[in-house]
Amino acid sequence: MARDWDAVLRDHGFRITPQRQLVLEAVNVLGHATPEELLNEVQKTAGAVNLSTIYRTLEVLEQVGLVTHAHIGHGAPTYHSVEEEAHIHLVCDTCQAVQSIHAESAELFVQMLRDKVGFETDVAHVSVHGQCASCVGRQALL
Amino acid sequence: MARDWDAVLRDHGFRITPQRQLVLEAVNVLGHATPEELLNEVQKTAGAVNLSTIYRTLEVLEQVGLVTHAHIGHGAPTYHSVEEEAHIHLVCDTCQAVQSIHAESAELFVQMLRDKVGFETDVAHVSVHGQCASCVGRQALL
DNA sequence: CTGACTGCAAAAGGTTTGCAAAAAG
DNA sequence: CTTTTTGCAAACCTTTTGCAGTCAG
Repeated sequence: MARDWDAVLRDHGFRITPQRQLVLEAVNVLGHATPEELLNEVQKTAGAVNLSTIYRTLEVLEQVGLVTHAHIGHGAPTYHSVEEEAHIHLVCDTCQAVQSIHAESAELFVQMLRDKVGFETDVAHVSVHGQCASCVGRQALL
Repeated sequence: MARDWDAVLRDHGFRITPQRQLVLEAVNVLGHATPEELLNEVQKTAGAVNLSTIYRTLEVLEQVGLVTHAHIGHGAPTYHSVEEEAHIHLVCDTCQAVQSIHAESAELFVQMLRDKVGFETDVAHVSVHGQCASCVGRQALL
């Protein structure tokens, strides 16, 4: 799995550095993570790595297609491995819980956007806000 | 249309203030607007209004259901009138353009989320990231 | 009058940038 | 050896908060 990430970078004219390797590993390990969380993870191994390096590295990794990010809440974005199965985030605006559903569930929707307006959806990057089942239930009682 | 917004506020135990009226009007006039843009609009009439008041006011207006917000790009959220027709934002991650589609287009998708996981989608608050038709076309040439 | 609301200034995230030193190829 | 990349510190932008004065009810 962690095969040719270095080739991908090199092919795009980027250099291979320990920082880039560590950030990529951290993204893979954490699954969903903010830049700050990635920093913490990376610093377990290399304490001297700086937050700005995390940001610059994520930008590069995303550019070459090794990671993606999504905006989940109001705060920091979260980064995902592209090796992970594509998924869509359902964000509960009441309790802030985030649940993921398989990207295929949105197959029809994505197809509709393509047919109707020629829009190519980045499934991993879709945030659906609303209320989760438990909050809907809780509210029904009032 | 600008009927009983004051009654709505009062019913929720909030007071009626010029600032609240102005912010609500600004949201209705601008359609899509960030807090900063709303401040500018409001200050055309009342120059002394403060940005923090905009934020606090939007929080109140949203709480009572007079406005909604969505996260469009990486930056500031944009606020919408609830009188506006519900729509979904398609955000192009390449050229940053934002296009809106009618909420009904997502009817099936919303229904699927309700059936499958009991999630009640806030349609106005959904951001779909990806590439718009023109950027897809442009990229195909390379 | 009394509590809610506002303006102001300061603090608190989160992200970006300039620059000199360090490292990759 | 040349160019990219990094660490550090400072700047930046957006949003939040504490507080004292003001205003709505």
